[in-house]
Amino acid sequence: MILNRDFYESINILEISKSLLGKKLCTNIEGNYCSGYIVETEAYKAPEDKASHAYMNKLTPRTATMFSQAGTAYVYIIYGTFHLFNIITAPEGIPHCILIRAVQPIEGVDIMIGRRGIMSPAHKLTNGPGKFSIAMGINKNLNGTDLTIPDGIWLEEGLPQCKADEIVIGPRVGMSTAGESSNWPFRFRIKDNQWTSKPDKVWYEGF
DNA sequence: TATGGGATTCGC
DNA sequence: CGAATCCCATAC
Repeated sequence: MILNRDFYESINILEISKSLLGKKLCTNIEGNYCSGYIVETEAYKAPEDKASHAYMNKLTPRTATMFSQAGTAYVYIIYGTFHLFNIITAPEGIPHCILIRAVQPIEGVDIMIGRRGIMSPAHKLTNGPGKFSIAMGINKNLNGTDLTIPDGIWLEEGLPQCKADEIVIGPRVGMSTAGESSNWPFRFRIKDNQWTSKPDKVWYEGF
């Protein structure tokens, strides 16, 4: 079952970030189908979040996508090389977005290996936001597309909802210039999952 | 038009 | 730990 717009429209971005764990992310790029379970997310809660591109509702050509309706893909390029995939949430006009940081491959593994150009170790195939974008064929062409339509990129129901004690919460990665919001506990991972990205200081478990 | 930095990754 | 690599936002 594909996730419909209702799933993304909540104003409570932290709840959606947790609900996304275990959901199935699917891509069909030029006829190549891949899928994987989402195992790590980070919330970016503009306008008050200094770490967000849309801090203080800043509107530029790049951030315009963030003000779109819930269930829209926001893909941007970092370090000139890596395409990072985000999901727009909240009612249209509120620039909430959730960065997907890692997935656990399900289908199309051979395609992912081919795109990444590595065979082993297997968990390094998709354990980072730049890595799984390469593996699943995600690129800037998908920026602004509708995730509720099963073409290009979309989400399906996937695994049962993670229980609170199966989720690890901590500060976000790469916060060098975000001031106070650097320490916000906006990073969510499935506990003990081997496919999550690099470890970090853990603040809470079981909440 | 010119410049500086970045929600990363990989190799040394 | 440092380079790669280039888009984007900002300043001029």
